[in-house]
Formats: sequence, structure tokens, C-alpha cells
Amino acid sequence: MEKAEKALNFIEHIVEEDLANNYKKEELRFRFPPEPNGYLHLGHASSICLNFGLGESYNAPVNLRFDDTNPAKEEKAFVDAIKRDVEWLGYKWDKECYASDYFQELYDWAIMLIKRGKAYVDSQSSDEMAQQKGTPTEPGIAGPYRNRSVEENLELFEKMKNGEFDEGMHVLRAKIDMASPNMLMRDPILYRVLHKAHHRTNTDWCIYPMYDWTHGQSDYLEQVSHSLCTLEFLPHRALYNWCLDQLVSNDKLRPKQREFARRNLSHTIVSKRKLLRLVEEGVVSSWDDPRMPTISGLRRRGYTPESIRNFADTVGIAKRENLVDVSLLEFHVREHLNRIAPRVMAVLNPLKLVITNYPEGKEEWVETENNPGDENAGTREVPFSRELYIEQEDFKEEANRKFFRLKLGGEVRLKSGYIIKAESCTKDAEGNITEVQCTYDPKSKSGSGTEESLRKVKGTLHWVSIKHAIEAEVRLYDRLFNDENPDGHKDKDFMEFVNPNSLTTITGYLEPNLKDVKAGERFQFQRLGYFNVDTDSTSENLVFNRTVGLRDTWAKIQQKN
RNA sequence: UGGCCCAUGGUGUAAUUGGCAACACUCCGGUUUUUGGUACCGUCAUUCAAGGUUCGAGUCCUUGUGGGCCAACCA
Repeated sequence: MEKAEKALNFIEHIVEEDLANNYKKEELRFRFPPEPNGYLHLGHASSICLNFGLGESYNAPVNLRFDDTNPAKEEKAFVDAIKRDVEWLGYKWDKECYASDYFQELYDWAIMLIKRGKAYVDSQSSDEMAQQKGTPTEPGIAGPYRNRSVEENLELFEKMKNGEFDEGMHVLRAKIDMASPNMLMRDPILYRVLHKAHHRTNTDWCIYPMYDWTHGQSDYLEQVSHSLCTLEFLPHRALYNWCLDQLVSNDKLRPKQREFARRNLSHTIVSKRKLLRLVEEGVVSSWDDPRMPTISGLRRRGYTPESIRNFADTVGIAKRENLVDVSLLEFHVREHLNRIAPRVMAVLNPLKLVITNYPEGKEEWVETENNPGDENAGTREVPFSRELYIEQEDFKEEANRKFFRLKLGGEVRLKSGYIIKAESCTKDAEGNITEVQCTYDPKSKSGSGTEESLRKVKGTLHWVSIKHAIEAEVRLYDRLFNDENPDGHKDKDFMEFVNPNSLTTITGYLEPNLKDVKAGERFQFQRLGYFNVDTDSTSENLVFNRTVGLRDTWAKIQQKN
């Protein structure tokens, strides 16, 4: 229903056009084709959301296909991690496919190619072949094996398959055009010998097909209608089509490859090799460190699948270079968490506050909303007593009228509690404030309905009763990189931009309702931000991650002065 | 130096395919608020440049400028 309202992106325009011309709606099929050689990250999320989103809007199946043609890099563990991440994002694939399931068909087609004189075994070194390949501005030249006989090619390819050759001795190449302006058409390699066990086919094969000889065929076998990939594969399209030309039959659907620009996120890096460096050099603790742009990192950080999908959706898709600001991602987590996260009170930088006219030993439980924006969220009770913690930031001995918080002689409301007035404070030898003494107005209790309780005071502070507070380890995260585009400097290594303060670990004091929280649960620490329970958390040692802070206009006001 | 792709506010995308440049975020300003949160309101682009076609151009054409991609037995 909301689809009719929404403008279409250029991929959807292509689909619409195909639907208007030669495709039937039932023929639409998409696929997400990761190589199981690492963890999924935000970049993959774009592709996932694009393909599965298309599947949803056209009610078309989407395959999850593992592009597992290089056993040197791929592992079962990554397959499992990828499946878990796609599921977590909230998508269901139609078929779970593997390029390795097509090894036999691919091999048979290669034989066919050889028989038609369109493929040959080359027995040169990769250096020699690279030499002959030319450059983008100069055409390539034919190698000495280009015109081997069909029989010889057949025999050699058979021996390659049977494991009679070492790696690197022979490859199978398509015979296309060594002078093509498209480098990829200069007799691309189709098969190489790899004496490695594959995580699914084990040692059944010792020749493995290359990407270009696999992808289009896989799409064709699965009858994928639209094969979407990133822009750097654009030159591969000609080869994709060439491969299909060799084998498509007219009664079956012919897949088409279309390309979109990968999404780049500011202050972030996504290259597998570089993320690995962050892990190996100990900048982060692991692949699922909450600072990592991996799906598992974002999950651990407290991001919701909805927020990532909404982000992908509003960013959209196009063909130009881009650098999306992280603030948009942050906006979407806040937007979602604001709706679903229960509010709680927690003090992260405690300052002791003593209410001198509050009876010693007295305690009462005050009622407070779980989410002011959601009537159905209900209320809970929080213990209040004579000695509380407030944030150090929330008290100043003196301040101008812009400062809505507590100052000597000034009044403030303790959220869901009483209105208090700061009377005095004590300091240590260095002049740091160690305690604030205040008085409260017993008639001003929140919700009591008294005239005093209805008084307007400018500031409201969150607080926690010292006696009842529970301690927790709180991990405060900041951007991993200080530069907007850490990967975008030709003369500088991205490691130079690592933010040394991307993680600060402190002890926080929480309202006691939080004592039984479980990993993954999300909360808003009122006035501070959104936090979730980390997987490291135990009942003895609670651990919270700050997913994202609240919008902080006060911080901006201060910055200006 | 060859081929291909791209160019719309600070950012990312739209524009019924030639008909009043729209949406979201950010920034800035304001209203509401027992979260300096949320919600709400307002300000911010004559579409890279120059020419052309047309009653009319972000959209079509030409040239230029700027950016990107292409020479792994990776995907």
C-alpha cells in the first residue's frame, strides 16, 4: 500500500519495464550471493536489503546463494555466520544454493565450449599470460597455445580434472578476443587447478571454476531474473552475457545483470582486509566488537534489524559515488529505539547528593513511566531515599540562566520524585566537588497532584538511590575513525585515523530493576542514550554497551561558548 | 594514452520519462515537554560549465570539466 506512494529507484524502474514488456510477474526471482570467506558487514546489508526488499515488494522468491568457488578462502563457519546474519536482519530466503552444487554442469559446459573451439588450455605462467594481455590502452596478443586442437584441449582438460597437474601449470581459457577494449574479454581464465579440499565437495574436484564462468550460469540454473551487483562488476557484464550466449535455451528465462553503486558510510571502513587488520592489531577485540561495521558487531552494539533496514531504505540506491553520513544510521537506531526501548535511570558519572531534610533511613518507591511516548508501556517503581547519585555534569556551583540544571540556590526536579534546592556543596583538597547538600519540598512529589507538585521548574534530573543502586560495567563507544573517509586518502594509511578513544569503560550505577537483565535487552538510560546488555554480561557483572547517545542540544549550546 | 560508468542543497535519494525541483538526515532558528529526549513548525539548491534542440530542459544533443571503474590462476 505504501509502495504506490514511494518513488521507484532505477532498479525498480528496470523491473517495471521488464514487467511491461517481456517478463511475467511469476518469473521474477532475485538472489543474494555472498562468498563465504568472511563476515557480513553494512555493505552487504545494502545488497541484502535491496534484493530481499525487491522480493518483498514483488512477492518474488530470493535465493541465498553462496559463491563458493575458491576453497582457498572459504569455510563452513562463514556460511553459518552469513545465514545467521541474514536471518537476523529479518529476511527469509527461498532456496539455499551453492555455486559448488553446479560444478558438474559447469564442467560439462566447459567441455562443450572446448568442442566448439571456444575454449583452450593455456600452459603458460601467469606472468606470461599477463604480458600478452596488453594494457587498457594497448591490445593483447595471442599466446602460443591459443590454437591447440580440440582433441589436445580435451585431453589436457581431462588431465587437469583428474589431478595429473600441479597448480599453475595449466588453465582453461575462453577464446574470445585478445584485442577487446574490455580487458575481461581478452581470453579470460575459466578454470584453474587447485589441490585444496572444498568445504562442501571435499576432494571431488581439483579444478575450480572462476567467478565469471560461474555467476551467470548459477543465475541461469536458478532462473534468477535480475542479478544485481555492484558497479565494479559492470565490465563483467559483457562476459556474463557471453557465457550465457554459449548455453541458454530459448524456452528458459535469461537472467540479466545490472549494477548499482556500493554504499559508503562516513567514518567507517568495510574492506575485509582492513577490518582484519583492526582485529589482528588489537584495535578492536574481535569481528563482533561493537565498534565493527559487521552485522554481528552492529547486533552486539544494540542496533535493531529494523533500524538497519530503514536506513537502507531511506538511503536508496543509485549509480553514483556516495559517502553516506553515519548520522543517518544513528538517526534510524534512535528513531526505532525511541519507540521500543523502556526508559530506566542510570548514573554514569556519580556525584553524591544528600537531601538534608529527608528523614534518615526513610525510603519510598516512586512511580515512573516506562515510555512516555507509549501509553501501553506501563509504569514501574523506583526507590528514592536521602542519599542519591546525580551526574557530575548536572551540578555547578554557579552558572548562567542557560544552565537548566542544579546550581547553588537553584531548584530542579528529580525525575518522578521531588523538587529540590541546592544549599551547599563540599570539595576535596583539589577543589573537586564531592557532595552536594540540598533540601526538598515534601509536598512537591510527582503525581501527587498538589499545587507544589505542579510547579514548573526548568530542569529535570535523573538520579539513583545510592543504597539501592546496582553497579554495572558500561562501555561507551565512539566512532572508530576520526576521519570522514579513512579509506579515501591515497597518501595516508587508514590506521592513522583510528580514534584512540573509541572505547571508554566505566562503572555505572543503575536502578535496581535492572538486576536480572539478559544479553541483548535494550534500554534508554534517561537523558543519556540507548544501551543494551552485552554478551559478556553475567548476573555478577552486568555489562552494558552504549548503542548511541541521545540527541544532545545542550552539548551543542556549550560547544558554541 | 583506449574503453566504459557517473555528475541534482552540507549528505543520500526523488521528479508522473520534456511541464511549478520533492522526501529524509544534518546544520541553524522556534513551539511543546517532569528526558536540553520525543513530537511539531520554519530557514537552507534556479540541478558541474558552455553551447544547442524546444512554446518549455534536471531530463534530449554537442563540447568541456570533475570523479570513478577496467591489465588477480580473487569474488
